[in-house]
Amino acid sequence: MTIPDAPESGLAAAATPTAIAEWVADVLRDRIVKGEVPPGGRLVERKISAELNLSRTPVREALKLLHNDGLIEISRNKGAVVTRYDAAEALDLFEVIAALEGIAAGRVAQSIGTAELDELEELHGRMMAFHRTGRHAEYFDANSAIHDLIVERAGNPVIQGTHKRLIARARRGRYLAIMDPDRLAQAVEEHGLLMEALRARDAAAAESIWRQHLSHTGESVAALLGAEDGPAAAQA
Amino acid sequence: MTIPDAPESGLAAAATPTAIAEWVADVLRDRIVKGEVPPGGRLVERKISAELNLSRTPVREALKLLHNDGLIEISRNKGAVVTRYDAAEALDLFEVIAALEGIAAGRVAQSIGTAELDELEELHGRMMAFHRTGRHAEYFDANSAIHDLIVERAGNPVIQGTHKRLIARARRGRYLAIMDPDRLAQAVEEHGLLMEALRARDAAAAESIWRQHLSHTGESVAALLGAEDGPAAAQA
DNA sequence: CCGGGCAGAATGGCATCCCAAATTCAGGAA
DNA sequence: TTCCTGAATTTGGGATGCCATTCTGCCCGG
Repeated sequence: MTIPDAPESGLAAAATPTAIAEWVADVLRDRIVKGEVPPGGRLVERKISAELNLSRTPVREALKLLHNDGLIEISRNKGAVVTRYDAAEALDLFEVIAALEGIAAGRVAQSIGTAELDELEELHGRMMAFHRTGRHAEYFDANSAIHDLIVERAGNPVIQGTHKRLIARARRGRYLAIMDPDRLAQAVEEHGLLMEALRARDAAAAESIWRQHLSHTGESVAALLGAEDGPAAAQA
Repeated sequence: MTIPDAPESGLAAAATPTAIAEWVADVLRDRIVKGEVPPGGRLVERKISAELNLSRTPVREALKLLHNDGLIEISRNKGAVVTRYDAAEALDLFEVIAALEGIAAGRVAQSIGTAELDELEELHGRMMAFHRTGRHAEYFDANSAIHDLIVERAGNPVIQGTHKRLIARARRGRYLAIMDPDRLAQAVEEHGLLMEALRARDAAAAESIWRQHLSHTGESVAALLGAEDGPAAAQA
């Protein structure tokens, strides 16, 4: 099963106070996002601590972290259970994410300087290049980087924190986000529109465009989830 | 110092798995909100567990809860420290809260039935009555109830959960929310406008009105915080 | 009088043990 | 065969002890 890396290896252990718990949370989160632990699957404290050679304490803490990310439910005597992720959930999540990123885009348009705009232009250009050459993985990374940068540059820590939490949940559907060409083209166009709004410092337009962009993404993800949730809900 | 009520008293102890930790969190949250523990004040695990006659485990858990509510920062060897709450923080918080409640209001307007509308009308009427008779405490409660009901009725658990978390932080300034008469009148008017939009099932209007309403509230709170943050930051 | 360093205290993180509740499963009665 | 019962197992919550780190304050040298 190959544990990614021991928590004490390297020297990152002392970085944060609860570095170990966070490392455990990362490991488990990864398994959940990648579907190694399916929805409904159980995460038992004692099993995990044995596997990772740790005591239950940090594992327990990690499970709490995942719980408040909304990834698991913790029930007594049953272990933590991975929550479902279906079309309705995706729509609910992206409705909020759309609002958050929309605000962020508006704020960025309002206060952006030439340096920040250049940074975004550069990132946008790179993304477009990846798009044209069909490098989907790189396209996707650049895309995510743009979204994250906008949220960061909005300068509202509350938005950033909330966004991070929700994205962690929403990313669960990402591995199946092989969007259809139509949606991809639409997304690219929407990114272009945002850049225009940013260049024009048009906050209202930026907010509106970006919020719609995220709404569309949500609908797209929901459609994919709905499609494969319908026939077969259970899996190995 | 009078501990509100022992966690094992009554029988609510077995309600939730982590009932004790949540009770501890409530106690501490209350102290923070009421300012008994000022920003920068320290919350030491061992002190609290001694005071509450508990072991450190649930106290520790409670502190994590407060941490992800954004009320405290936890640092090694220094205890948990109450985070600051100033005008900028309030504006950041209410920017997001405004967006969330705005969406919620829009969704409610979209899908509201006569029964739900009646419930809101009744609550609104009661709030107006309290307003006219100058019963500020009851007015405030009814007001909060309306806000919560709208968020709940929007039917999006993500909105509800996110809102709850942020409100916990925003409420820190509430004890000083003795708003000036002008703002009060404006707030009342905005509530009236929302009811109109709901009656008309006008989602766009409801969203816009409610988002602005919350923005104004945020600005009002920020003004109060800014005013008293200036001269004297420290207190007993 | 002031600054550096050392010893003790303070403090959160981790490990470990015990407990209560719930789940599970075997065995027996109908 | 089916269903009920009860005992063993499973599992998370709580208590306690130890450890590493850091903070505090005192003492000594300059």
